[in-house]
Amino acid sequence: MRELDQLLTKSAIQAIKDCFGDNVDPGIIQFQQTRVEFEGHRTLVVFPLTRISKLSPEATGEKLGQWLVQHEDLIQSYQVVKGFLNLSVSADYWTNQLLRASAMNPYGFQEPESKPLVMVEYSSPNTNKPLHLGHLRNNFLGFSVAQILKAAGHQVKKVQIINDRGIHICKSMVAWQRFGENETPESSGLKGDKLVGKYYVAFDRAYKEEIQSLLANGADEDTAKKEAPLLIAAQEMLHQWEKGEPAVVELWKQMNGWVYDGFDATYAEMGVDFDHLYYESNTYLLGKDEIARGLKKNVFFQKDDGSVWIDLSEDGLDEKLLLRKDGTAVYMTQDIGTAIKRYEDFPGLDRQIYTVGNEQEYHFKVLFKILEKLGVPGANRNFHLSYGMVELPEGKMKSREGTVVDADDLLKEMAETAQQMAIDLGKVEGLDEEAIKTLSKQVGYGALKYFLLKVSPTKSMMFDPKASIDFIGNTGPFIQFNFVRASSVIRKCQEAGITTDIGAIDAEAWDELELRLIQDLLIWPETLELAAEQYDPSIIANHCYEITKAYSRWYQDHSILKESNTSKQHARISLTKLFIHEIEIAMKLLGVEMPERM
RNA sequence: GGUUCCGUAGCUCAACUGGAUAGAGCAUCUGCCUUCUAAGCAGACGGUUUUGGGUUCGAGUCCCAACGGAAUCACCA
Repeated sequence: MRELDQLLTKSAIQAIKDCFGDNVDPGIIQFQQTRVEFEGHRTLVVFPLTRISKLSPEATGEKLGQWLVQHEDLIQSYQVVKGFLNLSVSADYWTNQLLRASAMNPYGFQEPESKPLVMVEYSSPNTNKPLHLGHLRNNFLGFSVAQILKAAGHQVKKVQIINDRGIHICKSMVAWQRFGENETPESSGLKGDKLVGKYYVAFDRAYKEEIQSLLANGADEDTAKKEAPLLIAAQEMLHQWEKGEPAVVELWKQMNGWVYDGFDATYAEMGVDFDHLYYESNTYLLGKDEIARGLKKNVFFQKDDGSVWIDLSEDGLDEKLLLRKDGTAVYMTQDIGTAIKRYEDFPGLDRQIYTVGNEQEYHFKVLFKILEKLGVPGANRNFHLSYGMVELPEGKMKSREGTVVDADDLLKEMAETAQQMAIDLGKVEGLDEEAIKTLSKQVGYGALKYFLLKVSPTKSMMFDPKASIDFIGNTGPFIQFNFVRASSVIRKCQEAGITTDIGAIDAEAWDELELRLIQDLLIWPETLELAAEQYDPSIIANHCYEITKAYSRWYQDHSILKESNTSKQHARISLTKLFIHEIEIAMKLLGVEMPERM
């Protein structure tokens, strides 16, 4: 489509020169898709040209239209509506483009690894509790963006940093020691992450009881919170861990091991994976050297008490602490160290994309600014893939109030709903149990992924657990259904001995609706490019819905098997095949699989 | 209070980055299965794009102000 617009722009410039005698800047030529209610395919916006033509918009369009039809073979006819010149492009052109697109596999993808290496970080969970709905949005987003960047020609590394150390995991450890009675995933039948999460909750409950009794004994709230024996025990455990106390490290390894088994199972269900893992226990000491170096270069400064800071007030940000007065690291210190380490780990790394909630926008602004000031090349290309919170009708998810939507539970529920629906609709006849399970997951998970990815990442979104996710309308299953239906037609053609390898198409065979549909399909390469540039899977989701809706409408009254005119039949087969191909590769970028039947 | 993001149909979201009469889905009504899969299609209903100014041929989109919501402004991670 861009190619077409470039051709048309060239012609338009020539037309303006011939008609009005002026050379114009290509920037003023503006093409867009003609709205469906009007005749034509591409529309030239003529308002900006009236200054040159010194005519009314209508007269300007009229003149240019005449010139273009006369001099440009591509253009068959034109219509002027107000300040818009609608051009009808020849069916030959669309036919050729369709054939060209069909010959590419996958259509619209750039040469693999033709663009620089980028790193996409996502998930990055704490190891003290199971994954929840927020993680689902995070993982699907990050994974999808990684896929999109790959398709756009980038070399991509998918990573996560596992927050495996700190007071939070120590809380679970303390509680397990106190109340666990050596319970294991095996003995309890609980998934490892669920088991550890259970003790995190147990800690919190016991901790609160301790506070209550301290308060009852006359302590004030602050001291009660700080001096509850359980909290002291957890802090002590963290110290011992940092000293490398073998028993503590052993317990820590064991409990984290359980959590990893649990996470791995969830990731496998979600269909996401990673190329490389970072552990906070390995990276939390990083960054101090960088602080020292920055101090020498006067990027940072030291206060009288010995703490190290950076002053970003000139950049519209505040002063930010980088090293405590006792010389220990803060979160930012680690992140600086880890970011720099990654450039070392992956030579040629062009940029890092961090999939992290929008509550950390300020943090990443500061981080990128610091990296820039430290002289890290390309630091300003790094990107915080910031996404909005998933909100429940009653507000935010709060673990204390038990409103957290568990990832495993939701996935399971989606598959079950999909299965029930398939049974109700009579779609499972002749399928064995294994096939029903596969189908239910494809459809149920597809619905969930599409639901979470179709809204722009930056927006916070609403999720109502009671009103379950739809399977009809603008949904993943709607798209899957049309894929399946179209695939089935092609299969039946083959069974009937109708050739589905279309080498040539008669341009006369198309009707206007079909030329529209071809156009919609041909925007794909630019859609993909845009999604990659903006790190935004929702652009792809919306495209999938648009073409599917258009195809579904067309499908309704354009039969293929019963079409007696062979050139029409061939044309429709080629159109259907491109649709199938495009929808499959596009949805795959969202992590959504296509079922064989449904 | 400062900064950032957001406010579009009863609900959930779009709008090709300034273009034509602001579009979909859900919900509510009406039609369409003897016809390649009805998880579908066609139609109806639903809007002063929070409000008020401004910029221009043209504003949901850009600027200013107000109102409302969210995040952040930690020697937490």
